[in-house]
Amino acid sequence: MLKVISWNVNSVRARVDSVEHVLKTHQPDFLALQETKVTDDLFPYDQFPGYTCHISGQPSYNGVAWVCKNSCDVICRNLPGFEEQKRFIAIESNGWTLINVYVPNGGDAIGGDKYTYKLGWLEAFCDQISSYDTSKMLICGDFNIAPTDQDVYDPLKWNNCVLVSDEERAYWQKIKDIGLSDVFRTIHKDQPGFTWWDYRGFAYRRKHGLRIDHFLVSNDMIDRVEEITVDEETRRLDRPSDHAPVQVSLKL
DNA sequence: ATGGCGTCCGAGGGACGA
Repeated sequence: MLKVISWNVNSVRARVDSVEHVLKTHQPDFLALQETKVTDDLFPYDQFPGYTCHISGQPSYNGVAWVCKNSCDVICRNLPGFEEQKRFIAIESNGWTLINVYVPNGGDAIGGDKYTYKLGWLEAFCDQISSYDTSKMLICGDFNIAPTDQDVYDPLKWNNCVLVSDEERAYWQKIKDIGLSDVFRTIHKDQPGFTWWDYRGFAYRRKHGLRIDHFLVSNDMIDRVEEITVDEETRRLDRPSDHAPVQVSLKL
């Protein structure tokens, strides 16, 4: 069994206790963190006994990490052409290519500079993924894309907003067209599966969420998935991240 | 219509997130 968790922690240093709790509770083989918001030298390596951390970090913003129980090799710590923002780290283990991403948010306006940056990043991401062997691949992370209106608590309110635009959703499709399946939506046809709730306005309590944190696996590997769940308990802890961890179990 | 909350950096409040 291979157990992988993906979690946008919104600062790994502010969430050390919660990360420990997640590791103890679920005992994953691999934990993918996004928005670690810390340089590599200040990463709390020593706080997660039994796990080795592979980092791609920067000051204040972004940052991704693989926290690994098993040994693995780091393949790539940057998306080519977008090295200034640390949003991509790929490793290999047991014949699997495991990719952890933090897709740019895209700002608050369709057509704005941050939105354009996001689309460019997604284009480069598709090229990078296509350059690997995609037959035994798992990609997880914060994609900042809600693939369909089912993944949005109030689609009318979110109409024409960043995270749900046609262009972003077209990139989601383009990623899947490389030969990957949306794990959550394949297993759970009806659940919303929200993974993010705004800190503001009691959004979690009111179930005002989005499904933007995803797992993709190679089409030929989808039958190996035992389960995928959103760990809302961790979202209910004191001082939570605004994202919940998502966990997948699959047969090796 | 706007801000609403949380984190970082660094010493006050702006940048950023989604």
